[in-house]
Amino acid sequence: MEQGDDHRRKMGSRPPWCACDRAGNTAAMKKGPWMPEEDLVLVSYIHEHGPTKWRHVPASTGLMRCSKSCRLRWTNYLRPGIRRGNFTPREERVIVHLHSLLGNRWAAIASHLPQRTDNDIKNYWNTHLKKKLVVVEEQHRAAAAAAIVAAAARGHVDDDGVTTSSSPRLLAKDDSYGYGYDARPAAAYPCSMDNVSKLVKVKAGCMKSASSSSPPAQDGSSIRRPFFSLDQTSRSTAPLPPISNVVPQLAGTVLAGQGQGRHGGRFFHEPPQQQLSSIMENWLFLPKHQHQQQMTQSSPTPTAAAHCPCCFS
DNA sequence: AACACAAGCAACCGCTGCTGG
DNA sequence: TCCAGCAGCGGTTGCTTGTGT
Repeated sequence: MEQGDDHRRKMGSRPPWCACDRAGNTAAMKKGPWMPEEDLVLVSYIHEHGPTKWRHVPASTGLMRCSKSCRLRWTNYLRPGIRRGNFTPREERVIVHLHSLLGNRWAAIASHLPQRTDNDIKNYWNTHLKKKLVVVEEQHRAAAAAAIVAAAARGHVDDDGVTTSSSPRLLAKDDSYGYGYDARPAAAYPCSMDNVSKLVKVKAGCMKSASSSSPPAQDGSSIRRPFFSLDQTSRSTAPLPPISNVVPQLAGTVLAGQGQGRHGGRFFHEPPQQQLSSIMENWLFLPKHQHQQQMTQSSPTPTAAAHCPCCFS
C-alpha cells in the first residue's frame, strides 16, 4: 500500500468544520503527505491567483485536498523565502528571547523570523530549545544559589534573596543592537527550496515529453525557462515575488534571501540601537498598522520613531 | 543484520477571532 | 447586533529517519 494511503487511513475522517465537507465530497478528499505533483498544481494556482481564497483552491485546481490543507502546505512548505534546515545560534537566541516575551505565540514569533514558519519554530522549540533551556535554567539556578551563598557570606542579600550582583543571563548578550540577542540582519543565503526542486523534476519530466527537441539549459537541467509566466501583476493581495524566487533553478539562478512571504521581512530592516523598550514591546505586540498609527498619533519624537524597527525604515 | 527506541518533523485537528451580509 | 463563513493559530498526532544494542 502506498504510504499516503496508510497515513490517510490512520488519520480518521474529515472533520465537520471543513468547507470541503459541506461541498459533499468528504470521501474524495485526500490526506497525508503531499506528492510533488500536488505541490506543482498548488504553486501554479497560487502564482496565478495569489495566496487567498483558499476555499476555492480545491475546486479550481482539482486537488483532492481540503482548503486548510492547501493553505498549510503553502505557508509551511511551498511559500517563497522559507529557510529550512538548522537554526543558527542567532535564530535560537531570537526565539528564546521572543518566547520569553510572547509565550507560545508561534505566529508572533515567526513574524520576527520571516524565513521561518510558525510550525518550524514550534517544532524546533519543542524538540530542541525546551531541552536546552532546562539545562541552562538548572545552571542558572545553581549559579544563582552559589551567588546568594557568596553574597550572604559578604552580607549583600536583600529580603527576597536577590543579590545585588549580576546573575548569569539566560540569554546571550553578544548583541550589538541591544535586543538581548544579535539582531543583525542575517547574511544572505541561497534560497534553497529543496521541496520545490521536486516540482522541477516533475515538471522536467512533463516538459521532456512535451518538447523533446528543446536544447538543455545552461545549468544542465532539461528546463529552459520558467513554466509559470507570472509576474508581480498577479491578483494576490500580498505581492508575490517573481517565480524565480520560488523556483530559482528554473530561472537558472540562485537567489540570495529575497523571499518576502506573509511576514514581509520587516524585522530584518535595520535594527535600532537601544535597549528593548516600551517602543519595542509596543512593536512586538501590536499589529504593524496599529503600531504605526500609534507612533504617528501619540508619539513620539523623531528619535523614538527612528529607533522603531518598522517606522524608521 | 535485525530490532527497539528516540528524535524530528509534516500534517492534521479543533478552537478562536475576524469579516461581511 | 447577530450570524455564518472563513482564515489563522496553537496543540497534537503519527510517520520517517537516525542511533544504539
